[in-house]
Amino acid sequence: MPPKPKTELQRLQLRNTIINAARDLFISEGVEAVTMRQIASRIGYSATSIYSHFADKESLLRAICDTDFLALATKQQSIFKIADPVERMMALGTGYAEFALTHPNHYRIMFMTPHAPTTPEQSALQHNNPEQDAYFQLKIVVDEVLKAGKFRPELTDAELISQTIWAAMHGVCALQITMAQDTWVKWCDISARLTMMQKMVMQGLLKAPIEES
Amino acid sequence: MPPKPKTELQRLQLRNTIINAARDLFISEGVEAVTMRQIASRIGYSATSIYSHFADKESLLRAICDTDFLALATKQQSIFKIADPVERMMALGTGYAEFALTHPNHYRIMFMTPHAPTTPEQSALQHNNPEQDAYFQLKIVVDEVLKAGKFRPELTDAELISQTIWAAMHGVCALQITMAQDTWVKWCDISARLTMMQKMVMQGLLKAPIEES
DNA sequence: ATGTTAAATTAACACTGTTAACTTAATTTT
DNA sequence: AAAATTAAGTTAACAGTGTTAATTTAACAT
Repeated sequence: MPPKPKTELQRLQLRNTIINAARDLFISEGVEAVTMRQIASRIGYSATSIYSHFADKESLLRAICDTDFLALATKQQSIFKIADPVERMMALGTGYAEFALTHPNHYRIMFMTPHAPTTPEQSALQHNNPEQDAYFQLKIVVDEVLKAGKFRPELTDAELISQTIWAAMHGVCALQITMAQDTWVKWCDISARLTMMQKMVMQGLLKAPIEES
Repeated sequence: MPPKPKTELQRLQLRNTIINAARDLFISEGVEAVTMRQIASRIGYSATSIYSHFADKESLLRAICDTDFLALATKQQSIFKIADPVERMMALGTGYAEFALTHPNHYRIMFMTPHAPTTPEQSALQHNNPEQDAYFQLKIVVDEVLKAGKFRPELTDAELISQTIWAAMHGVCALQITMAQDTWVKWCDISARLTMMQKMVMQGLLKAPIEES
């Protein structure tokens, strides 16, 4: 098909079309199973044309991650309305797990696949901006709970607490995504495992026991 | 090179040579980066000869997993000497993390990569044999602690408890393996994260608070 | 009209897992 | 002892991958 010089906006639109097509395929088929030619044919272009927008498959993948980290942060942002810090902290965990389990292939790309360390200019996302950084959101809430004196007295490091909470939720989600179909283990219901983990985290971190939800 | 009819033993030896060469490469380079031709050339055979011992790359991978699940179970077996059930439970967690972090590529293959569900005959390992099944080992200990009445009263399901403990340790290890090099998060020391998680788990599950180790 | 240039395409490369066809040498059968 | 069979291993070949180079096409500027 014949080309026409394009405005910056049109370029960006095409870039986005590529990202969306690629994400659709990645999500439903898994990254490794999707080829550049498939992505291209879905949007009616040839494979090589992708390379004028992305250096390689990995770059494309990273661009997708970027938009999805933002999606997660945005979703979590809505939880910030909750007044009570402890409840908000729990809701963040629930929201995170929801995101992970409704977009498992997404989640795999974002949190279960090693990438080369992202240099700052590769990502348009801003660290420590609560609208774009879901980890920072968690840290804010943890800090709040910490200052409210609700954690056990020996717990003082907000970073360490945040990373432990994250790891706890990640553990349940990651195991579910990777191993749910494995018959070796007689898996309990995933929602039971999630609430169990959340209760354990709360019991483990907070001074006073938490009541039933 | 010219062939000679071989005894069953010789066949098994070659099979093992392949497994070991493949594992070495998988561990140091990561599964995707290793080609059948590389594996073959390392042991002085042509790539296609592997296919008379394994149906495909995935089968080879699965065979490696099998021997490594056994390795983990065997390592953990030594921990069973510890008399106190609670201490033994914690030691299982520590041992598990040790295994994960000293063999990260191993661990990725075993617990972080989705495989097609393993049919019984694909694996020579026996479920519910504590010498071969590390998950069962955990469940045994959890059951013991449960019967000793040391868990909080509302916790009654050994399976659910075991899966939660597993998820907790897996979360720390998996996040470390996937994201340690990521500069987005200012990661705390991995050993600090591990002991923090263990303390949280114990505080969260046990009736009485646990003293400092 | 005529270059110039960006967008897109086709051709081609090096490499992948895997299959098919072929060689070689030891064993079995005649 | 000679011929047939067979297993172990090889090389050749295939379909497909990500990616690069060479080439076309059409819109614009002069």
